[in-house]
Amino acid sequence: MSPRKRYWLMKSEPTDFSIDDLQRVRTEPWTGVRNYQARNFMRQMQVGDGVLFYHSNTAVPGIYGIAEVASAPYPDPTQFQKKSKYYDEKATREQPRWDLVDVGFVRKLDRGIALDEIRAHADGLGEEFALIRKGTRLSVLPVTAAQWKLLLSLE
DNA sequence: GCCAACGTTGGC
DNA sequence: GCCAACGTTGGC
Repeated sequence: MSPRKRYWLMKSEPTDFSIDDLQRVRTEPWTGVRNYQARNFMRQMQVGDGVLFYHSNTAVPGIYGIAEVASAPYPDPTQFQKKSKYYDEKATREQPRWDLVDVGFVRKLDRGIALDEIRAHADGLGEEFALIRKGTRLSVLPVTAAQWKLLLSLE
């Protein structure tokens, strides 16, 4: 028995990996998260959870696609790879530090939902929504069912 | 355990 | 490219 579907938002710099890249490869291991809070959220993920695909560090930051969690959490292989920029010398196979999930493509949004528009709905989303909370830079964050619905209604 | 220095994120 | 905000590291 699995708990009900949950929702998340995951950020990526489109120059690094965009929703178009995900559409091309269909599924992608979400490597490189090196923030404990973000990691802990990924550890809670279940296959089938909904994911809002967010482009950060770009001309118009915002949500550009829908994805889904496509695997259970497992250790991020890049933490063991000496040549990877994500290599972590303190991680061992016996005691990995960083976990990830595979993310699967669902669809691109007809129209991106810009951060500005998201901010304009702060009242409905709630003060605690990490995406628009001042000073929060989490790259993986939870989204409630109500927030998911509201955000996608802006499409 | 404190905190300064440093690195990173991400909007602008 | 700038820089504010935050997290991490490491000396003490």
